[in-house]
Amino acid sequence: MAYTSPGETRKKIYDFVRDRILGGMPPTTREVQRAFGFRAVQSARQHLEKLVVDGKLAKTGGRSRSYRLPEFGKASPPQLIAMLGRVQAGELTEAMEDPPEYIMVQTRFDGDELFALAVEGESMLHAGILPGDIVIVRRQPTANTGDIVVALVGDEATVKRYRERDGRVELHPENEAFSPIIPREDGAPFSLLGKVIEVRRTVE
Amino acid sequence: MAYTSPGETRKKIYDFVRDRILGGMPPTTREVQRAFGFRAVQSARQHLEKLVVDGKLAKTGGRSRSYRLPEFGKASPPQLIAMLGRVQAGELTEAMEDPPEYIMVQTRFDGDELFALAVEGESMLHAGILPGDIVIVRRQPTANTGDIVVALVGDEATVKRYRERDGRVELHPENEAFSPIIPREDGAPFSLLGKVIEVRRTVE
DNA sequence: TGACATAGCAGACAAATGTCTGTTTTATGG
DNA sequence: CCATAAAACAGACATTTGTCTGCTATGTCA
Repeated sequence: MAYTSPGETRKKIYDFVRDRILGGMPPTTREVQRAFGFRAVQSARQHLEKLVVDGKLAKTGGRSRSYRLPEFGKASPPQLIAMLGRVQAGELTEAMEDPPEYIMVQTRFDGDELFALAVEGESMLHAGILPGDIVIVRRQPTANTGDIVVALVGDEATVKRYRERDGRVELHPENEAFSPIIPREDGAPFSLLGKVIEVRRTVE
Repeated sequence: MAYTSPGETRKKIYDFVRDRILGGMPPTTREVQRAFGFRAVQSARQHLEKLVVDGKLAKTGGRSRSYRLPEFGKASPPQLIAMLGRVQAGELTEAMEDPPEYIMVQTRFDGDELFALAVEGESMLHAGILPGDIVIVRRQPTANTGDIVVALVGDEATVKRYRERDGRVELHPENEAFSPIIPREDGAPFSLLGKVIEVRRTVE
């Protein structure tokens, strides 16, 4: 292969490896070699190891396809969480669909119990939460004023903004067309399911 | 290894492989063998190939670490995409942060080029897109009326609703406080970067 | 009990893969 | 031009890995 100016091929190799990692299949040393037409494995290996030393890439071990993007090593591992569905007898159950649906999330709160829920209704419109949005919820029994929470009011799971006033819990919609819920006064069975930590919406 | 009832070990192997795939490092045949204490490679291999036949797993090729999760319905292969940042000289560049950030997405559009972008400004407020939200964009040169798109107008990347009227392209905000952009008339260099396919917001 | 499918074992081979030592060629800056 | 660092090459070795053929052991069910 023709000699290139210092750093030129290195950059291309980095891009190549990065794309492969992003595509889900990190290359082997020899795949890099072939992709760049090197006649020696060491040519590819030298570049790869240099990229590791420079902090551009990380290597998880001496095994095959073990080059990774460095920040991904530090970041919390991806986690599959279940999509919950309708409410039945006061308990959230998994959605009816036969193949249970999972959502992949990466959260810094590792070890917390998470679940996902499809939002119904427009009561949180002004908070940028639309019907059909998926909220990712961290299960917790309490909340702070200002948190967006998922609560079980009667048989229905609702997304609302949590507020404590005069020692009373209030659940506020973010839409003038809806009224706040004050659990004790309304008399409906109430329980806090958790706090919304992420909102997702698939467009079209 | 002790003999187990039919399907029992198979299920455990599936869970093991699934977790490894989700963790970003699909196992080799022999890694499965060791993980389950098989004394023969073939034992692991038989289970793996059976899982492929049953449609529980997929294999992309005869190379190492090539077992994958089959595409089930809409959400399948986890994919890391890069967070793009500010605009420089008419081209979107990777964010300034030295270690570029990545986001994990699962899309039914496999093979498409995706990128992510942090939204600035409140021009799409009424579409439920707030400042700080992350939009995930599929790179494409054209769009249909009604699509939410990311376009390069001058030096700035903007999120707007795309509309064609009388053969003219219009970019509409979803907030009365902002005005539509009509590229040709405004004279600013214009190019369509892609279509927004998902919106994400981390709460708190 | 016996047939049959599944689970598991043994051993092997070719190719793929990570790694190594040493040499040659080229770009670059003084 | 020369010294130096980087780029590329050559050849090799030990493992790892995918794959194969043939065999034994066990659970299931009629």
